Amino acid sequence: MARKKEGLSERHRKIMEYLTEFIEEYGYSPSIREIGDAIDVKSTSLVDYYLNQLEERKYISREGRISRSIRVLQPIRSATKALSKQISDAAQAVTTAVDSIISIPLRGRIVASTPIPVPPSDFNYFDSESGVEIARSLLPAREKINELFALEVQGDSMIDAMVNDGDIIVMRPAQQASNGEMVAVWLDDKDETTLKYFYKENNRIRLQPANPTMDPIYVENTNDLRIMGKVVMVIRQYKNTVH
Amino acid sequence: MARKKEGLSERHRKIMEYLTEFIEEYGYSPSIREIGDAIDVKSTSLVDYYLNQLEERKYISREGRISRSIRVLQPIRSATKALSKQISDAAQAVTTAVDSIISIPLRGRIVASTPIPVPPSDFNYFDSESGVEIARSLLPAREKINELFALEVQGDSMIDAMVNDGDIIVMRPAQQASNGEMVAVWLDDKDETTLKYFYKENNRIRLQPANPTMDPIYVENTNDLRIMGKVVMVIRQYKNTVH
DNA sequence: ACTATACACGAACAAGTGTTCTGTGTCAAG
DNA sequence: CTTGACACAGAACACTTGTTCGTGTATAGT
Repeated sequence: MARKKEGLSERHRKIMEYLTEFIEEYGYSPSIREIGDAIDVKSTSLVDYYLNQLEERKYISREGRISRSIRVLQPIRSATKALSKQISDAAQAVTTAVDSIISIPLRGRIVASTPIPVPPSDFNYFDSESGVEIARSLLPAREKINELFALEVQGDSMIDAMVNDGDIIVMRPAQQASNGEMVAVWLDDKDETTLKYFYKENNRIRLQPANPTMDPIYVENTNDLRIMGKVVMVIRQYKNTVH
Repeated sequence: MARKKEGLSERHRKIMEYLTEFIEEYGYSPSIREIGDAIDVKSTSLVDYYLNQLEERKYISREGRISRSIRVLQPIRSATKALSKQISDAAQAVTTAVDSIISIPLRGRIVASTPIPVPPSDFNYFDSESGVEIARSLLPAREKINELFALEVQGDSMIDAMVNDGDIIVMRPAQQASNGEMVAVWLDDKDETTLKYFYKENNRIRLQPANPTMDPIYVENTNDLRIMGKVVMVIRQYKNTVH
């Protein structure tokens, strides 16, 4: 039947979606390798291949040899996405009149003895809880702000992470981490949540406390550990200054 | 042309203009060299120099090491150009932003071994340094925001206050404190700055570390201790989230 | 006169990034 | 079965782009 012409494949669609979201969020387009990562394609050449097709079909345009020069010409509409996007847009518009401030939903408390209430990957949870307002300039500029959520720390069990009772931690959901990142992990054998710096070593994982005077934990079996998210920020407020 | 302070120079203005026009036109931001050509600057380093100034003053934001990642935050109004839409947008942004977000000047670093650079009560020190932007909703409602200043913690010497290297602490100058407040004090006999909870007891002052596992310090003679300010907030950022 | 600071150039460097080439496997048409 | 279009990986390459460093100049303040 030799058709290929008309329909965009799933890949094409995912690229377009990623493109629009990325540009919306950061104001500039992703690199080829970033696109590859996002749509799970290993080689830059293949991304280029798809990009050329999209360009040929006038979905995007790009400038030869210029970095991050992709423009979206025809916004693609996946019915579901469009809706959720509008909702989150609206939410964002309401809570943050300006782009310079964002409101991060406060999802609950984080306690050592129970798993943290990670939002379902279906985010868009936007709702009744209170939010923590943070200037965007305080966050890494690339941060995907609509994934972020905040938790209030309960109890003193995380002092080895330099985190105190009442502190607020801002995190981003994640299942994996890179070396050196501060993550919230659930340890199966200890039955607890903890905050540690993450380091993958040869056949084990080292969890290093932020407090330099304390010793690391080693986890030999990857299955004994579940990464719940990466810590983006910690905020401690001293309210009592009003007297 | 010897000028430095607040006002943007002609160069700054030209850069902002070029930036907004370019982005408007192409949908992505120009490279440093392109900016240099446009404003007649021969060296990339000088463009970088101006760009850093603009970033510090929150006119733009950009991503380290990422090509063409400049975003315009505050549209500049060149009397001639001013696009009417941008004006009203900007006007609105300014008015709403101004009271929901405040910029706290970053005065320097706080090190255990030296007194903190408390601003002279002559506040009007106003900037040239960079600021830490914080949503007003995170501060106690009665806080006198124009007295606040921020310091970046240097070194691990304050881990007993649950404060780490690189943390940012927001404080308000003060010479006295009430019980239970977190203060920055200079200890004459030890020759160091430290952060502790303040408690006045019968004939002495108890300085209690935030870390509940550590022991307090007692100061018998009030003159051996100088309160530099009250801690309002501590912020810890984890930058390394490069996905 | 001396110093500190802001402004400026240019070159070298390193990282980011797009392009190209070679090779592999799949699948449907001939 | 063979062929050829297609989807894909990987690596090498080359160009683009941001960063850093050494140097120089002018001006203001001491």
